[in-house]
Formats: sequence, C-alpha cells, structure tokens
Amino acid sequence: MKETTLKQIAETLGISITTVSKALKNYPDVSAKTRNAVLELAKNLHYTPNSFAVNLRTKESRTIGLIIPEVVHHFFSNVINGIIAEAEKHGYLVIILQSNESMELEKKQVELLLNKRVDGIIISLSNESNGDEHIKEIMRREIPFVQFDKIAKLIPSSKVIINDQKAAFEATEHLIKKGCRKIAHIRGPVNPQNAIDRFLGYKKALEQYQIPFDSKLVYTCQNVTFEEGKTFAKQILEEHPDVDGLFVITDLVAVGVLAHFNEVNIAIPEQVKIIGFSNWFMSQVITPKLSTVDQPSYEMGLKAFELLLEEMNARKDGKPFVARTVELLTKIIERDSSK
Amino acid sequence: MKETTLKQIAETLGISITTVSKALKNYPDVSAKTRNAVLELAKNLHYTPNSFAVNLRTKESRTIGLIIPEVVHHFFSNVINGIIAEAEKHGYLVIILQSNESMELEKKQVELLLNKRVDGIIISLSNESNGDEHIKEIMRREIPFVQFDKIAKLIPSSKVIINDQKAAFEATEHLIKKGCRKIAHIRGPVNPQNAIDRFLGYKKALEQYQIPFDSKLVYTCQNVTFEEGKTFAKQILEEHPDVDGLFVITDLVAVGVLAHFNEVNIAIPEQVKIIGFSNWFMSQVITPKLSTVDQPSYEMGLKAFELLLEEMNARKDGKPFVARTVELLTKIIERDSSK
DNA sequence: ATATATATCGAAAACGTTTTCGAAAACACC
DNA sequence: GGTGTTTTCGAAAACGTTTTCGATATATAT
Repeated sequence: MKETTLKQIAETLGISITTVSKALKNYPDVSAKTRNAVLELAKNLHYTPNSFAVNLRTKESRTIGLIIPEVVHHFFSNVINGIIAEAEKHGYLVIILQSNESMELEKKQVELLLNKRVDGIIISLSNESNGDEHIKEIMRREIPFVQFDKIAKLIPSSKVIINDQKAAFEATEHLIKKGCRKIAHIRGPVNPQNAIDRFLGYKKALEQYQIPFDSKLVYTCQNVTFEEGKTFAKQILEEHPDVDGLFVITDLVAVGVLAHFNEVNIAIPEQVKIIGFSNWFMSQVITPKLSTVDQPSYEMGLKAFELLLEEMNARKDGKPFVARTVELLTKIIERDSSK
Repeated sequence: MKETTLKQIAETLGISITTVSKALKNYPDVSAKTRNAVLELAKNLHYTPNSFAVNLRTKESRTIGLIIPEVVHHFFSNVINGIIAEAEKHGYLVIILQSNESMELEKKQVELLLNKRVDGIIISLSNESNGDEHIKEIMRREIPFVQFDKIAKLIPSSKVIINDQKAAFEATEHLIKKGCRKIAHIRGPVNPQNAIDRFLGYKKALEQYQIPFDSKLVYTCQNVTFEEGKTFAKQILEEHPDVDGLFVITDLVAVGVLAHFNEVNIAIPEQVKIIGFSNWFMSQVITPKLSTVDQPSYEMGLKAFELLLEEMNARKDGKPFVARTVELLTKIIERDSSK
C-alpha cells in the first residue's frame, strides 16, 4: 500500500534514480529503450511524483491563496468562480480564506498563506483594512500579489478594479435624467475605497446637474445587509418623505429598501426611483425589478489571476516586474425600479 | 532577502541544527539557556518553518480538498463557508475546485487532489457522477473522505446528508394539508440521489393521502436553472391548467416558476400553491414570498469537516476507522406562496 | 590508428525539516 | 574515586525529488 517512488522504479529496472527522473521528464540524454521501459513501469505502478518533494526542490507549490471578505455573496462567489477556473487552466490550485470583514482575521490569514509559502496571493480587503502592515509585508517579501475590488490604493501591487466613481456618477445621473430631484444615497462603510468612490461619484453627479448636495440625505451602512436596507428605508420615509430618488451602495441593501417600500405601499418607481449596484441575481427576480450597475465579477476574477500569473512567471525568470492596474467596464441596467 | 532556516540559526549560535529544531518544538532535552537564545534569534530573524520541508518529512500538508458542483449557488457557498471556518479552526486550509456538474472535470479534479496529496477530500457529486472509478480510487488509497448532499450511497465513506425523502414528503404533505389535490412536481435530473429521493418522498405523500400519482405531472430538470422554472411553469399551465399545487426541487427553479406565474397573472397562492427547497435567500424577498424547506447548509459544511477530521486523526494514529453518516434535520418554512 | 564528437548513464549534492540514538558532560551518592 | 543517574547535545538518516557535472561507451572523421 506504499506510494511508488523513483527509487522503486530504478531498483526494479536496475538503473539509477537520475535516469528514471530524466526519462519521465523527457530529457534528451536517455535512450528510447530505457525511456520506454521507465514509462511503462511508471504507468503500471501508477507512479505520481510526490508533490511535497517537488515543492521542496523547486520551491514552488503551484498553489495560490485567495482572501475575500465573504464567500456567501453574489459578487464574490462569481469572482471565486473566475479565479479558480482560470487558475486550474494554468495548473494552479486555489486556497480560499474568508476574512469576515475583520482586519484581525485578515491579518492571521495573510500570515497563514505566507507560512504556507503559496506562489501568490489575491485579496479583496475587508472593510476594516486599508494597506496595513500585513499587506505591506506581502510586498516586502516580494510575493506575487494582486488586489481587486476593495483595494488599498497606495500599495503598489497589481490591481483589478472598476471605476467606482464613474459608475456611481452614471447611476446617479440615470436617476436625474429620469426626473429625480431629491436623491438620497445609502453608502457603504467609511473605510473601503469603493464606498468612498461611489459616494464621490454620487456627489459629483449632483454638482454637475446643479442639485444641491445635502449630507442629511446620505446614510451610511455598517454591515451592508438586507436588514439595514429595510431600516434605512423606514428612516428615509420619516426624515425625508419627499425623496424621489435613491442610489444604494449594493443590490442586497437596495432589495431591503424595496422590501420595506413594498410593505408600506410606496409606489415604485412612481414616487421613488431606485438604483442599486453589482447586479445581483435576485435583482431581476424581485418586484419591481431593480435597476442596477452591472459589474463584471467573473471577469474580474479571471483578470486577477492573469495578473498574478504574469508576476509569478516574471519572478520565476528573474525578470523585472511592474505592477499593472486593469480597469473593467460597468454598465447601467435599467429595470422597473427606475422606469 | 533569503528565508531564514534552522541551519542559519544553528550556525550563528554555534550549535547544531538538531538542537535548534528541538528548542523551537519545546523538546525537554534542551537547556533553558539555549532554548531562550534560539527562541530570541528565531524571532528576530522572523523564522518560519519551511512548510515544503515539513510536508515532506511529516507526510502531511494540513490542507484538504473540496470539490463542489457550483460555487455560485446559495446552498453550496454556505457549505463552503462552514467548511473553511471549521477547517481554519483546526489549522487546515481548503483547496476548492468546481466540477461544473461535469463528471469528466470531477475526475480530473480528484486526480489533481490525489497528486497534490491533500490530507483529505470532501465532495458533493456532480449530477453526472455516481460512485464511479475515480471515487472508488479515493477509497482504495484510503484517503480520508467525506461525501455530502449529493452522495454515492454505495460508497462506504462518511457522509453528511439530510433525509431528502422525508423532507420532500413533508413538503408535499404541507401542500395537501393546505387543500391541494392536483400536485405537480418539478424534479431534479435523473442521476443524483437527492433528486431521486425527493421524487420518492413526493410520491409517497400522494399515496399516503390517497391522491393518484400521475407521471405526467412530473417534470424533470436538466440544468436546474431559473429559466427552466419559467419554461416548466408555462408548460404546466398549458398541459394541466387545473394543477393547484407545485413542489419544486429547489428554490432557484421555484422562483423561475413564480416569475412566470406573476407575468401571466396567476394568483398565488389562491390558484396554485408552491413550495421550493433549500431556503435560498431570495425566496424571502420575492413576491409572494416562497415557502420552502430549510436545509442547514452551514452546519452541513461544519459537520463534513468534523467527520473528515475524525478520519484524518484516526488514520494518523493508526487506529481503525469506521465511516459514519450524519443526518441533519430539515424544517418546513411556510410563507405566502402556500398560505 | 588516433583524435574528436556524440550518446547514454549515474554519483552526488541540494532543498529544510524531524527524529532516533548514542555520546558526552554534569551531577548525585556512597 | 568509583558507580549510577540525569541532563544536554549532535551526528546522521530519512523524506523524494531535480539538476549539475563528470564518466563511460559508442560513433565519426582524419
């Protein structure tokens, strides 16, 4: 029941371990005869190289690490999908860790991956995190490293992002063009770059169309949940019953808003028009169907791995590597909630 | 920029590698003085053991493999969540692979994981798969192995399941008790055990309440998608306009059904009552809210890892190991679609 | 025949750790 | 000062692979 090794093959064939290894790896300096003998015996014994030994020798494991805030999340699970698909295509496996939006956990997990000596790391920062020591440590060790979506701008790694500010601008503009004049914004938490950028985009759109900005109309999520959407919907109705437009940080929260509005019979889109962000699946299923900003999640994962692969290959060949930032395009999707 | 090794520490301290190793692992046969010297130097040099070498020496990697049909799936992403949370707690990392419901891919991925020499494997079978050679190979090699949800009954590994037949029975019974007398069933694909069991549960409930079973009322999914739900909804209305109850293999498809019924203004639950399966998040968000069967997905992941850990530990200690099957409880959730 | 080129092989080092086992040193006791 | 015990250390093997480099052996050319 023992695993087959090069040694065993060598001994039964009466040749050296070296030759067996070379035969299996198609080195030119082994005769066709011995090569065939080795290949056949290896096949019969179901030989597969011991990856632990290969890792030690070659100093790489063909495994990368991925840290994301939440697995159960339409956007992130699509990204995961893109990453593992592309990674598998290139012979890499993916270890997935979840930071639960906690900086402390994220720190531990970076450490775990570094100790594990993965060949590269892809990360989307937790809301609490922003280019802290553990992220810098990755750069210091020169581990191939890609950030996506929630990034630390100042860390000079490769990045895959969308233009959050532009997308938010367009979403807000969409509401304005539909006739909204008093537009509230439910924004994400204070820290994450994309929440900030989306807020700025919202503000910029108001400016451009000469609608006065009112900070009272901006509500800030803590946990970015369905329940928060419901709560804010209620609060908005109480504090600003004349709001006629609403741009929400993400569909999950927007759906919470819709749920509450439905409960209290607010007419949508007649009284209030709503647009979300990220194009979650359920947004096309809810009544009324939610307008949103489409974000190419699968493609983001794919690109993130591509960039990582670039860096891994460059470093292997000792070539200089310059970080790249890829910006993917978003698209306004108009549905019933803003008609 | 080189990594610190035991050798370096040993040389700068003028002692042997052996002693350094022992000091770091708290062996009793090293004096307090040398131990402290080692510990301090190790800390200063940021020493972390080279996991590749440790893997080779100890023959374990503290990494497990997980193969699931689809990452972007409410049920499965919750399971992933449970598994990686529990694994991390016990110092294990998780490599995730996705079979895309393809047996061919699943086969390749099992091979990948075996070659990688993971310490254990957790799997939920693809629809095309059912205890074929690649699964048997895992057992043959005596790799710790747990199946969950979509299992091959005849493979004697540990398993985490729900009682699909009983749950389906209860779902159907629920419709009957609400007054339904002509109940259709949209079932899953032909192969998977849980689709079969749910179908059997449906049939059994009809029998028990003396409602004649009619195979014309059973529709079989190919891909288990939202679109399929819409298609079947249309088909059912055409072929059996007097259907008054509908039990659907999973919420995603049931939501598709609801979407079509909403479009053509079928009154739900008045004309047709519907119940789904798995309690997807969106089911409480759609109008009308979908009744369903709650399935403890996170807990399934957690239990799956627990069982795997049991086997990994037993095998490490050379103890005999007997596979266990854990059955988790389901619960009918009554919402508006079956009121 | 000699010299040169080519084809085929294997010894050995290296990757960095863990663990066994024996040796040396220190201590205790009478 | 001899004997026995305990403490502390290190040599060496082992895990299984990859790769360098030198050694043969064979073929080619002069």
